[in-house]
Amino acid sequence: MQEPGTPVSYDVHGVQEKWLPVWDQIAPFRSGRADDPRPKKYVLDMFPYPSGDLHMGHAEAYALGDVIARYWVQRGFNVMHPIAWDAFGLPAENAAIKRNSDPGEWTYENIAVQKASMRRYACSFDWDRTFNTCDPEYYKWNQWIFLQLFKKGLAYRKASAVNWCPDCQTVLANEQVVAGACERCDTIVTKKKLTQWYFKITDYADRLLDDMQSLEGQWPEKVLQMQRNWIGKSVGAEVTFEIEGRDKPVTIYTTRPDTLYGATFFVVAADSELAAELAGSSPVKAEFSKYLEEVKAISDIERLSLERPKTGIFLQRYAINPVNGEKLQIWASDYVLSDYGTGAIMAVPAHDQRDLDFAKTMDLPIRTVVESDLEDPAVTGIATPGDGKLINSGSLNGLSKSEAINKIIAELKEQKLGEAATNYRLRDWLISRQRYWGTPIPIIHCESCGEVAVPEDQLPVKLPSSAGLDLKPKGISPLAGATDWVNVACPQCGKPALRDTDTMDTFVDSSWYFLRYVSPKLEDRAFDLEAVKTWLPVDQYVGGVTHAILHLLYSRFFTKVLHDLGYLDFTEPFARLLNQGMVVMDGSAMSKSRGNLVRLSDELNVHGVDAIRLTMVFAGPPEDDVDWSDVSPAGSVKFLARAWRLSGDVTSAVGTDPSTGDLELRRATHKALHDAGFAVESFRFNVAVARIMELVNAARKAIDSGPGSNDPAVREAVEAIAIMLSLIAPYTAEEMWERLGHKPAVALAGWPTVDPSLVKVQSVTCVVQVLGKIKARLEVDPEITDAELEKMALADPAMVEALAGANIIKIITRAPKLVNVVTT
RNA sequence: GCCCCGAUAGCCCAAUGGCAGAGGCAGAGGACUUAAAAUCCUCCCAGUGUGGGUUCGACCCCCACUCGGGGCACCA
Repeated sequence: MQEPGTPVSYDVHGVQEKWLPVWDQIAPFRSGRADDPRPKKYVLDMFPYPSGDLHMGHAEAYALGDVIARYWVQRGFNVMHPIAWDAFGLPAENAAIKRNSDPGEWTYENIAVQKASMRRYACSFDWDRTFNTCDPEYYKWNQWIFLQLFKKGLAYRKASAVNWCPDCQTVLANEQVVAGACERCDTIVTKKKLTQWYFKITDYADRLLDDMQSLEGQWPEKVLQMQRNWIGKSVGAEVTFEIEGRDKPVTIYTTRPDTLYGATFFVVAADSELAAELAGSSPVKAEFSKYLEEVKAISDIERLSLERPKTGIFLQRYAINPVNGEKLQIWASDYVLSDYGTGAIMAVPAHDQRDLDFAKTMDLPIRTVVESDLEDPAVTGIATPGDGKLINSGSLNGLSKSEAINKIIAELKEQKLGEAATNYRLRDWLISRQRYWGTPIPIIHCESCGEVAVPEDQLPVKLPSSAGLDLKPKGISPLAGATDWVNVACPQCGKPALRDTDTMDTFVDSSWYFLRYVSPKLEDRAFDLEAVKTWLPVDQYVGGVTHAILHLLYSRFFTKVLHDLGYLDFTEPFARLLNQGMVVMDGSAMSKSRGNLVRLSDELNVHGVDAIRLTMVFAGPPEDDVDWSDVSPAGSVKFLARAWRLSGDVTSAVGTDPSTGDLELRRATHKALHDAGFAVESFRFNVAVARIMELVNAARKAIDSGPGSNDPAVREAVEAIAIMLSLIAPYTAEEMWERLGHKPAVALAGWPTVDPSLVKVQSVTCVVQVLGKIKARLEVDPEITDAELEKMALADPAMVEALAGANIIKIITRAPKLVNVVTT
């Protein structure tokens, strides 16, 4: 039982119940009223996939995003901080198959659960701007964008060997294959020859690469690096080789045209058409077919193994080296990839390790054409890849690598035998999926007209009801079973035609959702052009590094395409990016199977929302992983209660002028406001928390053993604490604000103006050293000059003693912090 | 194999090239209490992964290495 008169203890759950309905009323984070005079800022969290309730990862990401959004609101900005749901995708479909129900049912249930959790988690989202990508009102615009790309020739269909997940029974983009396995289910990915839709992202490879310069310093270097890697630009030359007994020559790609004289054989990708053709008229045709079968049977996993010995087959055909007329054996091998460059290479074993391995295995000649200090590759088995003087290379002899490259390219060009060329690792984006729960591709296949775009006024092409459809994966889209839906009249000739039955990769949905927020309910356009001009590009994007390549690259691509189509006046969607780390447990990622799963709902029930948010923010730098076994949510509760108690101790009246208050505490308050603000702006949220903690300690001390609870400076300090805490612990902050005599919402109280004269340091401790060893400390004015300081230091008794009889060579003075005397 | 990031107290983490410690966790002691919890106060603990270098001065810059994490990888 509480004794009457004893202070009530801080009730973490009570404050949540108390303030939620009040905030619903005030809606402090509604953005974008036309008459809002505040400057604008767009703070964006990556939207969630509604796979269930929110988990610890969401809790971290949204806590960090919220600090940023709430900070800018306090700083007087009109912040748009929206949320929506990335609601198409396989988990819903798999759940529907299991439960024999509709994927939408499962999806919307989860969205409702997540939405309620976000509200309770006190995310400062603008709830007027939500949408779900699985709503026809949204995916209509996926289809519209698809059609714009189609018209521009940026969406096209081609047949090729694609990544196929036997478990998901659908194709995958290159980006969704991780180490030869399906990103989602870890099944080994196989190859399958299919006709599929692609977006021509390769047309934008150079711009995707070059425009990253403008993101330098604004995005994590790691992400930029990963994108550069993924695009994989390489500069070299294409060289044409005549083939004996073939009319047309063959072009190869090389980054080292300078080593052309070192080519001793020629290799074509085993699975290329060229290989089949060359083998077709050679005596080894049967042998080649057998080899090709073997190659196809090898999974990507095996291909990735570095130890695997080189294999191949001599096709009994010859290529002619254009620079010296040498006959080069043509081999077929799987170490040359059919879909990179031209699928054929000149092999220079002395200076390329892979070629050397092959030459050693097949006993082919090796000729050194670049001089080096290293031992002969033919002997050591180690290729010499570096720079050096060219030898055995005709007109190139004596030149350096770069000189030789320039010269040979010029010579080849003159003789129309080759030219400079660029290649990319990036492939076009395969967007077809053979599954139900996605955006239907708005194309009609007509026997006479071919691929016909669904007229824009007929959008959206709505998904047919899943009732009666077999959603089980079987390699063709479930939509093919919706007979009534599939059979339509051709929009061009009116003859019977068929709808495309594939759905789009869900990464299409997320490649432009940040544009939809500006006008989420707009019916006749994907986004309002004026509103886009107002809000975009996104000022601050927050999300996990897991999307460093896929989502961010695709979004950048879409932005550039929409820019080129005249809809956007910018070319990069996200001005600044913050990647938060993961929440792990005992050093490893949480998972049910590992038995180290921490449930967010449990943590919230025990410690309350504020303490969990604080724990996430305080754990360390945001980009580092949070190990839940290293942090102390209980400690966070203690701190919040400590801060809360301060609000009950303030005895001065609301509106008390702080200027007559205790100077020391006032300085601490203004320093904290200054430093915490700076820390937030530089994403050092953990440091910002530390500054708040310091001020809490200082206020406690002032009340207990300083000027006392009635000092105006105490009120000023505690109000500042409430406002700073409102970024991180909104319930506690609101409760403090009320106890201090204010009306809600503290979120809109505004960041107090920092008084520069209070932040200015009054005196500085100057360290006085001899040979780097501290001999004395001086309290000096921060404005002191070097000369004054030096004089003061040398006059100090300790220095006089230390320097007695010493030979002074030099005095280094860095006012106001240091004097260092160098002696012999 | 190539590229990127990191290493500071028992633990998580701070420190414009200038006194290694802001904050927290854990621990110890004390005050309050009949007692405990809660609260408040005080204290303990490293010389910055290793080896060099630059500098009057290095956690910070440079080189080499060790360990840990991540990305790319038969891309010619």
